[in-house]
Amino acid sequence: MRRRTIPLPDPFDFHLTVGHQTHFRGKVGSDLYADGTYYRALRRGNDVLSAAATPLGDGRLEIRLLSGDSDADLAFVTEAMANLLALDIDLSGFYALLSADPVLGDAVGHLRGLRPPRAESVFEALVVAIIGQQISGNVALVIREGLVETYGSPIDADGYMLQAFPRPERLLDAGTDALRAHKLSGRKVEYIQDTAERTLAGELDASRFLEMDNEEVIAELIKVRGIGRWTAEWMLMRALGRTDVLPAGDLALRRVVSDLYFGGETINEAQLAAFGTERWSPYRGLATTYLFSYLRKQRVDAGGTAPAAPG
DNA sequence: AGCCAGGCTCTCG
DNA sequence: CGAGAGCATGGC
Repeated sequence: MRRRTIPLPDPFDFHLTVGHQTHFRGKVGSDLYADGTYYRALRRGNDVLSAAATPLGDGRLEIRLLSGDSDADLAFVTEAMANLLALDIDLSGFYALLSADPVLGDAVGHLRGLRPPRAESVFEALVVAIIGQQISGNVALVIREGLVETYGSPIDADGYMLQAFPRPERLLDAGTDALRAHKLSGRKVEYIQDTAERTLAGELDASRFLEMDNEEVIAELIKVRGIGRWTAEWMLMRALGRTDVLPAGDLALRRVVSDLYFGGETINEAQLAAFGTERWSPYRGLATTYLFSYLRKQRVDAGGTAPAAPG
């Protein structure tokens, strides 16, 4: 088996980061957290690969290529896993912010080392976000699991059966009725189909967005039917790794900020946007990730039978 | 049982 | 313009 060891940045908390990625449920979509290892099914062109990442405890991360057969595949999955785990991000400025913002520091200071994990592609991030529009996190996870199980590309990973995220062609071939049978609303089926078609046309390639600032990307994305500001912002964080994005329209985020800073008084999107800009720039996206992790932990601690939320 | 859930579009006034 | 209805479904 081919393997490679890479240095880990400091701070890095593997359990928090992979747990966040998998909603502390073990398997979610194409991600699996088991045996102290992060497993993931990946696409490299038309090939499907599987990989594992395990911290060695000495400041290094071991990457194993589980399915795939070349040094090029190993190099590919090594870079992909490092990207999924956001190893490139410098968290020091955000931690300085936590010291300057005691409310945020008290709420999420214990999450030190959490990195904002990513999706594999713009398409995956957009489809997952569209599924999650308006509905509860649990429902969104159920729908996402169904799509990945049915239309993903299966591959073995150390005895676990994983599924690479469905390709746009596959979701288009499935047809409207089949997608609706997966508990998607008729509108969301249209949104996903439009997103898939534009992905195949090359309109949504990550490479197109790399040189654009956040607002330019948002302006481009909301041309797609079904993609509004919230969905575009989610993609910026989840696929492009932008760390200064604030999805101020997000209901759960508005509520947690309301609870922490405004004594429970409800705030609207504009109020949250202004507050976040003043208080958290240029780390608004990191604050968002940490607050969602804080919410998830609250739900887990509350002892729900299904602790989770998407994202 | 009903109402809400990490939005978005379309329709009206 | 801003406000409101409709969407689908699992969970409380």
